[in-house]
Amino acid sequence: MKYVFFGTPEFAATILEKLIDVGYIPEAVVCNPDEPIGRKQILTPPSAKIMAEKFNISVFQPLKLRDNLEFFDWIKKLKPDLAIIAAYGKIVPKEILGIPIYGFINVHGSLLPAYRGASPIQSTILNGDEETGITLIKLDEKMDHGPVLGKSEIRISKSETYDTLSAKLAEAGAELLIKTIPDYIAGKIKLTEQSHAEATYAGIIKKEDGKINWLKSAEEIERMVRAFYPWPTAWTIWNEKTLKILEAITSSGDNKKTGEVFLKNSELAIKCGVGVLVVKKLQLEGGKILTAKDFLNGHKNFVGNIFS
RNA sequence: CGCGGGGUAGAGCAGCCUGGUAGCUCGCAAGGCUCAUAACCUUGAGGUCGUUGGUUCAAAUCCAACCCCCGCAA
Repeated sequence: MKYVFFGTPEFAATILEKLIDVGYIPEAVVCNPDEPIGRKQILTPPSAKIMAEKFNISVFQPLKLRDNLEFFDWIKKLKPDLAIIAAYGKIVPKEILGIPIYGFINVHGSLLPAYRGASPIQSTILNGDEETGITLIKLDEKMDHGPVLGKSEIRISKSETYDTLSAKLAEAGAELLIKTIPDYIAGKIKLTEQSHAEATYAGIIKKEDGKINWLKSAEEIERMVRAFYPWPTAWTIWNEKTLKILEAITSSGDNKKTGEVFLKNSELAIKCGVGVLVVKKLQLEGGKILTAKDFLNGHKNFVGNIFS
């Protein structure tokens, strides 16, 4: 079976690696172009490209797919039987969707039709769900809308961050693909239409989404901390500097003002709209990641501050 | 040349502007208190102040270059 793999970040790279491991070697990998990363603006290849090159698989990095004749001709000439797409980062135009005989199989990080869109993993943590999963769908022209080939469920632990959940979902996605592809090709899989009326959407995450509103409950804020780790992180402003909260737990309420910083059993605590957030790790703009204890050693005036 | 913060005892920070051989909190060690303690009290060990050079009678502090860490932006 001849297939092409579409995917860009770590999530895609993990799936790609697993597929290769069991002998599903793609004809080519298509991912987003290299991007300038970090302070030095060094042009850095995406994870999927690095993985592909490790196995000497050719890589294509088109700037766009729509109206890209060169790319269109290339894939048409290649005549793949199938395409697998995971966190690619671009919409695949209708003309291209029809090229592989078996279409495009998309690995999506939620139990569709919940959380269609760009941030299913963050959204499920934010909402405090106890369970999420992977859904394989056959791509159609609408976003995350196609019929379902299979699902795999995963429990969300209380300390799950975007990072850890993303890794688990990638693993689960790869396993599900490996199990499903042969049956699908053999025509043994019945495609199931999604119940579109129940669809929910998760938009792209912006830096600003991580800004903490201290009127919210400690539970909500604690979920933000996990959902937005490591980016954009849950953050607030202190002394005109960004203060990232990287790890925290919730605690019961105290008779304090909303947003007030205090010591609870000598731990760094912040009163929220409802309940208390006990901060474990944080990072001030320009500084390193510190434990709450270290941070307090050097910032005595932090206790007593009131966040808005 | 994208913008900015920082490198001072094991850790986190102050001191730098207005030069005169370093201080705070924690940790560590010893002793004490206590039925006991991660609590409290006392004492102590531990620092070429990122590197190199310059100015000066004198540099953590002023000047120059370089190295390293970090935030933003992408």
